[in-house]
Amino acid sequence: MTSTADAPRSPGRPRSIRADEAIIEATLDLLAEGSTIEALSIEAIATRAGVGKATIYRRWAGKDALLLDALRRLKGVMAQPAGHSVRDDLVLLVGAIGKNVDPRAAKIMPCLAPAVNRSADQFQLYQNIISPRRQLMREVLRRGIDEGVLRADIDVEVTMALLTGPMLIQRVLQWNPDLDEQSLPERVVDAVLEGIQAR
Amino acid sequence: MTSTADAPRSPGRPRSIRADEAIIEATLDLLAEGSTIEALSIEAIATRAGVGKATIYRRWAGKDALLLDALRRLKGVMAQPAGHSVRDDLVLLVGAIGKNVDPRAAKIMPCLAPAVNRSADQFQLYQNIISPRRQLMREVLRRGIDEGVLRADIDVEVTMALLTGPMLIQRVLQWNPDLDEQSLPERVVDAVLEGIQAR
DNA sequence: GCGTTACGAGTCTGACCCGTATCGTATTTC
DNA sequence: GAAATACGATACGGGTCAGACTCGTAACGC
Repeated sequence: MTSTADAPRSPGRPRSIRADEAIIEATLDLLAEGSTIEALSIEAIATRAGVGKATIYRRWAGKDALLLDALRRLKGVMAQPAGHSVRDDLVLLVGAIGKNVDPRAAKIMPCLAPAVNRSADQFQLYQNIISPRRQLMREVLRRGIDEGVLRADIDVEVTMALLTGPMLIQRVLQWNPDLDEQSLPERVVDAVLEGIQAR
Repeated sequence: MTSTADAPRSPGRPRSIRADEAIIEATLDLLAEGSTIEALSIEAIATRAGVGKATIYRRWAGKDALLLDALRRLKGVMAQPAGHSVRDDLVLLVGAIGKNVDPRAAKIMPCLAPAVNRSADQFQLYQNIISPRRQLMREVLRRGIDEGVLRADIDVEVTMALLTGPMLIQRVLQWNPDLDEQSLPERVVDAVLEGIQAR
């Protein structure tokens, strides 16, 4: 994206902020409507945004750069654990997985799975989005250990995968159609807490 | 795919089996090399297979039909749990998730994530592949309950998601680069068995 | 008002692809 | 050997798209 901050000098007409927004919005809309990443064309975006193709090329080098910016815009706010009960905080965090303020996110997320393995940029973007959320969960788990609610010998990283995995495969991959997504966060957290072994 | 069995009548030259194989192989190769499903073109497949386009169109109605057949060919054999220890069987099954006899499968799997949410056919194909594997795990869990190794009040479906999810997000989405994939099956199974709660 | 830059809209060239058709040739049955 | 069907190769019309370009117009600083 072009720099916006350090440009006190502007001899001619400034770039339209509305065009910026319209282009990004059009991109996300088209993706959410079912277009695949690579079926997405600059021409379609321009038409949808009510913008000339040149206006897009003036701002981004190509489709990849535009997509990177558009997806960055999508990530939204993170859930904030209350900090009272470890169990409740975990339920909150697990429930927030794959959920987003922007409803388009749910449709777009699965499209990223192939991109993540193909482009280092996309992989980095993906990690940038999820790693602070992982950190949040990590802190809750550490707090649980400190408070003595969780065992001290657990592997925190594996536990995060344990909590995150079921939710993610259900939301993104529709892994098991018979599984009720609504109550899943609670049930996952409780199962992980208690274990399934007889004792 | 055209029928091959009930064709005792064949007035002319029979279809080449080598062409069949070459086309399927070329399709899987191209996918494994990083082509996305929709970037895949019949022309590219034909060239790669050393085959005329007409030869492909003579066998399949279009790209979708060909892909369906190609992916069917990919799924490979299921792991067979030994039936001695519930824990060991679970480790085996969890370790088999996303692992395939065909090394190309690992590269191709992530490409299916978007397709699953877009086409009912692809979703069905995907479910057809994984639901027998889910069944296998379900049986091991039920056996564990019967044998008294596992608690009787666990939710079997949630437990399957618990075991499968971490492995799947790691193998398919590279969820956490710091997580060691090699030892993950064991660690996931043990964590799920024991739970993380202090007691 | 003048130079500068952005704007939406459109054009143009060169790719690439689909799906069909047509080559000359090869392989089968009768 | 004749009819039938397959083969690889290639050509075709029709389509989409990338990017660079051109319009006439609009918004800014001086």
